[in-house]
Amino acid sequence: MGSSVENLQGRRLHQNIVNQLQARIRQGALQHGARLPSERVLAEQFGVGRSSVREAIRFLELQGLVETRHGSGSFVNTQSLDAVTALMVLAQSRGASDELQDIFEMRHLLEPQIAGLAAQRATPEDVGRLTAILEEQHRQILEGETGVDADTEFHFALAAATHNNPLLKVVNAVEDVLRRSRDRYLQQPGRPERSMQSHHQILEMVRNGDDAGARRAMDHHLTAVEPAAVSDE
Amino acid sequence: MGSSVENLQGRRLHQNIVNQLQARIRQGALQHGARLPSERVLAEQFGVGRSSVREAIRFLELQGLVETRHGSGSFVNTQSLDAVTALMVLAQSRGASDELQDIFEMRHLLEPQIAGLAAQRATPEDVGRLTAILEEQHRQILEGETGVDADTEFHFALAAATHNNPLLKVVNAVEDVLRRSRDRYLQQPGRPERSMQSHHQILEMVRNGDDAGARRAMDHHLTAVEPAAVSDE
DNA sequence: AAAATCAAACTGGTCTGACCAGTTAGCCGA
DNA sequence: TCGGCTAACTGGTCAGACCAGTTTGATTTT
Repeated sequence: MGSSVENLQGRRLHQNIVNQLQARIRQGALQHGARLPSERVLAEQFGVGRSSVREAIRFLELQGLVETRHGSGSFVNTQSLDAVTALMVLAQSRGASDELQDIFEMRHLLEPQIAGLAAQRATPEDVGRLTAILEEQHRQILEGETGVDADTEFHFALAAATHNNPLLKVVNAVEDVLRRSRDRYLQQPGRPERSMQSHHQILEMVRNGDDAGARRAMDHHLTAVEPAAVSDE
Repeated sequence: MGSSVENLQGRRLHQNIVNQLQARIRQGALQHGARLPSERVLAEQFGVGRSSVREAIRFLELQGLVETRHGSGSFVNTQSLDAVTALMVLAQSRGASDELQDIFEMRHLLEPQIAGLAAQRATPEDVGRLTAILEEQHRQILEGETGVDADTEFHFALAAATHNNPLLKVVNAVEDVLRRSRDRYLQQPGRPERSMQSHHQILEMVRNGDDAGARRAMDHHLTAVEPAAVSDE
């Protein structure tokens, strides 16, 4: 069972342990509810100190993949919302691009609804934040950049304006996965400007509290973006 | 400078440190680019061991609020995308809204869309599976049970009929959270039967490939279930 | 005087071993 | 058979040591 951890390329030790455990979880070797070996045992298995194992477990715990109970152990949890989103991001970064289409679809289901909710609920602060993000996007585009980050942030801030935290988490994961494809999409000339214009329309609807309009505007925005971005590399 | 950390309510030590540092960042005492005091100094300031400080910093690092460089220190980063989202979530969670309610809301956004998608995509096998689940639910109700499991499974199977894996996982997490409240709801006399009837309507729409109808039926189903289930205990 | 050099004195990264604090399970006595 | 208690787990924390990069400034060299 060669699972010792070499300190390759100066990467932090615990990161390697995290990767190994994530892999075991993803592959089903550690299923939902399973208890991890104790910290002391893991340390011995990986040939590292206990502190490194602890940092790794803390990492997994923050991702929601593991739940630690003082005195009894650390247990795998693949069903919590946090875990699901973490695994989504993980699967994606492994190059499983079949799911990209699915995630786009999910976004298409979710975000128009979110825009509608946001239109009903956005506070002046929310609107202010969205406006600031659009200005930033504008600035970035003027400087010849694509404005991906501002683009991503806009969708995130819109979700935040629903004041629904679990929803925010899901959107965060979805947007995270889609950032790369979005970047590719925005490389095409004229795209960044058009994206920003759609954002403006959405924001206008939100500002007016027009939830049906916001839903429509977001739907239109996504439909315009969708097919081009899913192109394979 | 009274910033010692008491171990209140058995919370983990590092969590308190995280909170204090997050507060300093939020309030601007630690601005973008600032270097945190060294781990040894922080440990002394907070009156804890260095390992606890390290776990706290690891937490902040995962949130993207801090960037650690071996040999030189940990630096505040409030401009990365992750940091922005983390700060937003922080500001958000000051309101500490009811998570169950939020989950319900998310479900209400998501599931009608899912029903619609399922109506477009369900294979004969999917329909068969859904039918079997309804029969099982029928059987359980006849025996005087609430049929929660079959109820949950129906929603799950419907999501499966979209053939969208990430979507399925999210629904799984959501349904998992809601199972308890659903159980409570189904305790009320007459509810199990009514729930099953809505399911039948949804299935009928799916079988006919009527996506708009399926959306409507699910929306109706959820609206009927929603208020009662969120009642406090 | 300016530039290159190099050696402390920082910084985080890791290991060890100790002890505290919950949990679990099995043993033993009532 | 049923409590109750202990012993052997589990994670949580601490202290101190040492390794590994970085920074800095004094020293040497040009």
